[in-house]
Amino acid sequence: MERVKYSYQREVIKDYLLNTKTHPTVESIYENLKKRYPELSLATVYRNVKSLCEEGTVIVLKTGDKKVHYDGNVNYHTHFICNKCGKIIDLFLEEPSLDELNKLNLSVERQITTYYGLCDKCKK
Amino acid sequence: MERVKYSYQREVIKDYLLNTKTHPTVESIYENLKKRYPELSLATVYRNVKSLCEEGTVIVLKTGDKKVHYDGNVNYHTHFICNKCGKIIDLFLEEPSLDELNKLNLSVERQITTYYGLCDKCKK
DNA sequence: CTAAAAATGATAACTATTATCATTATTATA
DNA sequence: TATAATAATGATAATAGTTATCATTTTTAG
Repeated sequence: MERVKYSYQREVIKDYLLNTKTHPTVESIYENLKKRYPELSLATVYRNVKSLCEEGTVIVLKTGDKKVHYDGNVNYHTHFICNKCGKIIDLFLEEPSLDELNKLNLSVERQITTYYGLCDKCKK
Repeated sequence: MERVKYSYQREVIKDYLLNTKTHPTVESIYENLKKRYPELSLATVYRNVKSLCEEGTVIVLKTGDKKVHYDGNVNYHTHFICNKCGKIIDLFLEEPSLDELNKLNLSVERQITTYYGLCDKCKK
């Protein structure tokens, strides 16, 4: 038990996430893939994005809206999120200064940086 | 219409958020304040944390768990979130390097930086 | 080929949040 | 100060995103 078995659905979902530059939600992954694979279940998408996250294949993006977005690009980069329309824009600048962002016609109101990992106690 | 009226409840909620160093959720705000103000409604907490965010008095933190956390400290700082226990730790280092974080006994697995603001189109 | 175990699809259950609405509190002004 | 307009509240129903359940199917080790 506990070992991972191959699943065609997981491969399709992984492939979709790794080859899109939008930052899809579970729903949009489901809607898109359902066209090609009508037998796909929403629960399967939920299950697999979760396991893809855990294995580090994709990244979770919690944005302004209530839906969780996924990013198949795990190379370090930052995001700009529009507070009004919710659009997510990849930023590949090493250290995007507010000046640089404004040159891209993005007016930044706030920056949020969070580090994830294991705390003192949980490391033991 | 459209103008903001004083509300005792909003003041209490604001006061609570500005004077706690934990990063409370709506539920924990509600549970705590209900001890002192039993007539407080959960809906009122939801309504007011939302308006406090919009006016820039508090900050939203979307963490690993599904509950949204709020931070009454709007001075720029970053957070460390434990992937295992979910603990949120304030980081006040100007530019916390991985080395510095490790010295705090926090092993960082990932950094997520997001900029919020208005995009090109929505600025118009 | 077979048996054990993991994954799926369908859908019920759960949980966080938002909407609704009658009532109460605030505030401008008569 | 009294009154009228309207914003905020409390209670709770409704909604939406996600997770759990379970019978069935698929994968894989032997």
